[in-house]
Amino acid sequence: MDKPLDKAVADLGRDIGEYIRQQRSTAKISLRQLAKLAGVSNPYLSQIERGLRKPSAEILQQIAKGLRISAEALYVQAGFLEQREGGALADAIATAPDLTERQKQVLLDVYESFRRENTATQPKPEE
Amino acid sequence: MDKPLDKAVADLGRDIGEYIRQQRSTAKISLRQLAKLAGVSNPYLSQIERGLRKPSAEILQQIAKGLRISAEALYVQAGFLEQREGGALADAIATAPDLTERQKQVLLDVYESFRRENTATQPKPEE
DNA sequence: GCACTCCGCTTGCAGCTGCTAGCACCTCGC
DNA sequence: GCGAGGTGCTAGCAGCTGCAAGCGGAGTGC
Repeated sequence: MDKPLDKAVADLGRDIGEYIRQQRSTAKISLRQLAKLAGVSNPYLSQIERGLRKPSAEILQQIAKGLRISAEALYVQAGFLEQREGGALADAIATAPDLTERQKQVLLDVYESFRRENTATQPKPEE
Repeated sequence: MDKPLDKAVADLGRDIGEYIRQQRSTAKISLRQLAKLAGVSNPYLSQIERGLRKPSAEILQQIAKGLRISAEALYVQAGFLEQREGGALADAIATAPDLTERQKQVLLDVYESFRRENTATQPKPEE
């Protein structure tokens, strides 16, 4: 079942908007508060959250700052960056050139426990 | 000697434009050829290279595809992405799909403290 | 009741992005 | 000479981005 391109694009907009709304809800701040923290207008933030507008990378950067999350996370949702595959982080830790073996093991253990925590608490990880 | 903000912004535009022109020169293709490969108009690409316009992340993605380089490299030049200190591992953490934002931050902090520790124990880490 | 503060949203619009049509210039082959 | 193909750029403009002004609604205190 092929979606028309327009619909797919609108859905993409909703994806980043939904994600921002989610993160804002998690942070327990109002739309106006986030808009202020991020330095964007609150009507525009509202439109972004509802998928009516498609913000630039700069606006996403500002919103990420307001949410205290990485801009990368928002770029991924917006389709500007590709999401790494699940196994990639474990591999990256294992091959990190600037860590000792002990440190690598610690990071891997922390990562595994986080993933276990996410699988146990809710089947759909918060992302 | 403080530059006016307008000048600084114009320089930023020139940075990404210069970089694109450089990469195109390295690839030995004309402006029109790159524009065609990238799927953007050649006048617009010309304007971008000369720092007259500031392309969106999507256009940068297309140009990267045409140049056969990573979009990330262009985002960094454009100021959308920071070149993270940790490189690949930090990137992998930031974009990991199975972690919450809070968990990502924890891992990044742990990783950062490990790197600091390694820098302190040996002045020239193998990197 | 009123005024105030907060909430999220609508509307109109200035300025920007990215495009098309077309220009001037160059080289090559006839 | 000409035409064809290539080069990079100018100019005008449709549509989009992000904003300011303002709306209706909710809650609080007088």
